[in-house]
Amino acid sequence: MTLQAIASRLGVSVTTVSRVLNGRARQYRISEKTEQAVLAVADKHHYAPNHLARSLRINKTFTLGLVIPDISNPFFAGLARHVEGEARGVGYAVLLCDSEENTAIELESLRLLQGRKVDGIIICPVGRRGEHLERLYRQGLPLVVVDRYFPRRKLPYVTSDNFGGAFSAVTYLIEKGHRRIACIQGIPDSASNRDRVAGYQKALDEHGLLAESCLVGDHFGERNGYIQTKLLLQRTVRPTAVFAAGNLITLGCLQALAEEGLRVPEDMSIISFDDQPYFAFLATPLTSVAQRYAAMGEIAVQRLLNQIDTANGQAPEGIVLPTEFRERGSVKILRES
Amino acid sequence: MTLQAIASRLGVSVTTVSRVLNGRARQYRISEKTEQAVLAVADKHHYAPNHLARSLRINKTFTLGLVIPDISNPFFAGLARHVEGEARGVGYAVLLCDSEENTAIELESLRLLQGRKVDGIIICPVGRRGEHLERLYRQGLPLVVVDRYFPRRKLPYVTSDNFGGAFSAVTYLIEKGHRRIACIQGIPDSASNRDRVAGYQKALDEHGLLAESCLVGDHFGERNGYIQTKLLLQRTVRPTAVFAAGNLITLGCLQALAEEGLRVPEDMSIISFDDQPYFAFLATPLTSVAQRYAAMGEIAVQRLLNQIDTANGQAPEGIVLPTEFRERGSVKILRES
DNA sequence: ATCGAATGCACAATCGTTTGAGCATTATAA
DNA sequence: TTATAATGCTCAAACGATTGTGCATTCGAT
Repeated sequence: MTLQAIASRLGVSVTTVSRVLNGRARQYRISEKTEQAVLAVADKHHYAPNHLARSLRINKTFTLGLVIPDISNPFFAGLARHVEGEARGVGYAVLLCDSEENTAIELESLRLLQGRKVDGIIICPVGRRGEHLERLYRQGLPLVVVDRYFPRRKLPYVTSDNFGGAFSAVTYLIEKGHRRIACIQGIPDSASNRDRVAGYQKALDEHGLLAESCLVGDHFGERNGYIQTKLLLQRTVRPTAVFAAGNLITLGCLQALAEEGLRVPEDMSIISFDDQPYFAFLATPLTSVAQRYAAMGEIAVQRLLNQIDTANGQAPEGIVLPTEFRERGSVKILRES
Repeated sequence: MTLQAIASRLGVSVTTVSRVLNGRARQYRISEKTEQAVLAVADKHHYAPNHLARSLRINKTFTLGLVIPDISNPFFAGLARHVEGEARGVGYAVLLCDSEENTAIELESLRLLQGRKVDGIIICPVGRRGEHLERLYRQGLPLVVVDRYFPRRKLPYVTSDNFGGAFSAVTYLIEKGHRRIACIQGIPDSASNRDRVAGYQKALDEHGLLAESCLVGDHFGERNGYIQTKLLLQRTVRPTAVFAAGNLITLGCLQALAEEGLRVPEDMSIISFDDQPYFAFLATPLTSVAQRYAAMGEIAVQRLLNQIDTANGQAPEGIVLPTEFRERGSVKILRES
């Protein structure tokens, strides 16, 4: 069912039908009678406008692109949920791209989204270089970077207080008497990871423990957590605590500990950056640093829509959301300070 | 950058440019010289075809719709990941819609996807009635139903062996000596839930325990698991085991048990339908019925592409994937049989 | 020299909308 | 009666691609 079809069925012009269906009948002086006739035929045949044609003509697709590194990571899934929900609420659809933590796929995805003329893109980028994103942004493509940002790039972003969250977590460990605290990091090239690591190091430094720093790992996946924990356990001097920079790292770490027959927190303390609902029900309820998923997703969409609606008027500032420290039972108290 | 722009820069026609860029230069006898010139200009200016215009013309969008009830449920997130990956591999993009387990939103999403002229839809439907889906399918819209299907509808689907998985799980409980086995179900209207419940009842029946049947709950969310467990615990005669019909139900159940100070499996045994990576690391590693995410997603996409490419030639059969019983430690042995 | 084929490209319609401008016809005012 | 205004619509271009058909020109063969 097209405008054409309705028009010829009624003996009126396509223009008239279009105007009626866009609610501009009054404005263009279409008679009440014609209007009703059009509406009747339209919903009798369940007319639905061809969005492609419409988008082509008005140069707007009401579609957003969402590029994330791994939708099966609960963090990104949670984010995606709120992004989609918020977008749908204001009449936008979401094209989902999973970059698999792979720069090439990310680039490919961005091209795909551009080709499909999305009105804007929300992206959790992979890689150290935000050059391509800044170029897109400068070219006028509305863009919001989420979670992982680029400090030196002029790009709007929204992220958690990674530094602060990590800092308070590690400070907590130190206050509980831990000295040898390992950090299993995620992707070194990502800002969120760098900030978490910086928070870790700052906390150590403030207590004169920087020499004890033990930074390992290179990925946010479960596998990295597993391998690095295994390696840590082989050291002659084992750490007494692990600060895991992401929820999947934590999971892999737990797996390795379980395999080695070690208990949390008796044999090893853990704090996880990024909380998950199930953390409270693990063998040992995990102490963690929680992020604000909902706020993150909603703010990202809002900022994107702002750019879309106001033709890029605002400065590309960053927004940093507070984290919440959730004390549970995965940290052994060596010595109360 | 449009075909027009390239064409006028070179003084050739749009047709010629189009043909060159589609690799049909030879076929339409474009000279080597012209071809090279076009290619040079095109990639100097990073020409990317306007997908909207192209889709409108060729009546194909290379885009799939994916409708799921809750992307933050790890089951659906896992599914989404494989669907997206498989789709991307063959040049398709994915429009994501989260129906929030809400029929109205599902309908709205389907309309949105149709309006955007997706080439096909993969959907985990909500609701008891698949009428609207069958109508779409009959109208020629390529469609694959995943996880939740409609027994009487002529619709292609792919799902897990919900009955078999549930049956073996509950049989296992019975063999371990349990008699009062509660089942916290998900959405009663969904086929996957019905089959799980049927498997539960069949297992009870085979051991003459149908009278002991205790079926509660009405949603796949965490909240339902929590509430129903709380209610179960208030009964004068408590069940000794719970069969939870989904991973979030299990989570809510654990939360309630923890709050009541009950331990798994000493005070209550649990088996979860749908396994999650973290299940192995819970306070008590959870015995569960695992589903094949990857296979499910990939098969769904393959079947959809088949429909798209072969103009709906095949019968709308269902595919049922086997489940895997993972015995861990959440079932107390009351009496070995 | 002439005919047929091969070569190299352009025309114009089409997909389904939106939209500024314009054109009859009728009603109102002077 | 005549100019003016209001009413109710239509025309046609445009968005950016794809595609069947057609039209010169050149080439080779006879």
